Amino acid sequence: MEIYSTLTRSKEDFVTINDNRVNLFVCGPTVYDDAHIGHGRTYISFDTIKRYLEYKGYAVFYIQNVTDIDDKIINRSKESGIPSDELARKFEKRYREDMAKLNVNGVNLFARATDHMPEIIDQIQRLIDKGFAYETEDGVYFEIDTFDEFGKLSNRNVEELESHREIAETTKKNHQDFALWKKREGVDEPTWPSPWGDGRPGWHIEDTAITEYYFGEQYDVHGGGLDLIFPHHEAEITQMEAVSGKSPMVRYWLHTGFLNVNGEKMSKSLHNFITIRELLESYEPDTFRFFVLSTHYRSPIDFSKDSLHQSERSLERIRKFYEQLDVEVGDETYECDALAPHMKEFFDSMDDDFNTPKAIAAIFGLINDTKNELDDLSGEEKMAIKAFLDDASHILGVSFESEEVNAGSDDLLNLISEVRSELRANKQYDLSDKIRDNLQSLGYEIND
RNA sequence: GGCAAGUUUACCGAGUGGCUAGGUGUGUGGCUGCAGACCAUAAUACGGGGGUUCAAGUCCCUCACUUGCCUCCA
Repeated sequence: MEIYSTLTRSKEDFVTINDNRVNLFVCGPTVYDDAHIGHGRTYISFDTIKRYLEYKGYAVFYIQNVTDIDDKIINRSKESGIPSDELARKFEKRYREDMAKLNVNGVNLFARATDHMPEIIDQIQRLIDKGFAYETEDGVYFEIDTFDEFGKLSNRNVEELESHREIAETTKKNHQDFALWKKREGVDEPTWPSPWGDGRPGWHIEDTAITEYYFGEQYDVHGGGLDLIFPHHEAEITQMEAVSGKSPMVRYWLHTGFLNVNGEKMSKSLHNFITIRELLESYEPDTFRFFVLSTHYRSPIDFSKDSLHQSERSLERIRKFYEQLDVEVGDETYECDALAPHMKEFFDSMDDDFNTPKAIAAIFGLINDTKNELDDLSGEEKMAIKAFLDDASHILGVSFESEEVNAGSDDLLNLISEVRSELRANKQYDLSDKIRDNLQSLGYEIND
């Protein structure tokens, strides 16, 4: 299996640190508002990656941090009058509800920043002790001049960055030095005691404190959105490798591409901000999930109603095919010659940096190859196909079961259907068509 | 200005030098009273210009354009 890592900008063989164990960390949300469909894209991608690793036999431990203390939360708290901890809990809860609806359920541990203050403070103290960080009157900062490799993930160097220096902030030695600890500024903000006085942690330190605590100094995979490469992930590498003296902190850096809306970046000022909740008012979660997986996780993806509709139709085709496999699958393994090449393509594609669009194409290849010969296949062959589709469905996290609208189960619908049949027999098509149209607008489909 | 990712047929979207990606949409035919669904079938490609090669969407150079990051951001 090969995985593309941002650090080396190339695909590399996937080799874990400890046998079949994979320690996976993904940057979670800052919980100050509802999650949007861009978050959805990212977390669906990593959920699918985790599902696939588990399918391959790895024991994956997936941690996501929850940033529940941050400027944005404090500001929102002041605006709304809701205490910041209450606000953070509320949106964390809503975030997890949204994820559950999208069938994103692979996270083993949600680690809140505020639950890891001792680890955060301890890591900062060690950075100071080792001479990588210094205290000023308003906080504790990492001194990037002490760490030569700052910039290796994002391909930047300090000199270039300095050309963008704005008005110097007085307490920092260097403009690029980033905060590890921010000292209290006012009375109405949440603080924690520390050796440097009351205050709160900087944004980057929570992640390395959490991963060091649960995974140790080095681990396998770190993921997040493309926009986190700089400065966030760069700072993480800097902190962790400085404190541990070991490199690399992470073997594989995975970054998801952005989700744009109608070709534009999603932003509040453009009024094209779509939350997961809003989306799910109009679309099935599986449709969105299938839409996301129809593009490679690293590529940008353009969200539009038209694209979502295409995904809806594509998924329908798979479901119709699946419905025709009128067999029950047991625990045995089954053989089917017609399936083999498509199954191979599916798994080869997934092995190639989780190429879900290609894997999905393999499913369609299977459908096109076998849809007309299903009656000629043996029960065992059909079971093989069904077992494969069940696996694929589970890996992708998208159900291939049709939404059951069973006319036969409902007496009233049966009656209407019978009346319509009589009308058709009598060639009263205007009336029968009216019934059909009305039933369709109610969400019922008629197959004559 | 620096860094990064892109530019594939109507649209979405894979493509690891030579063999049909796939989907959606559209056309045509079949089935239908009609429509849908379904079945069959067809068409439309690799941003421009150079180069390497027996052979390039795929490698190299160059130009153009798009997007993102460089400040919080999934």
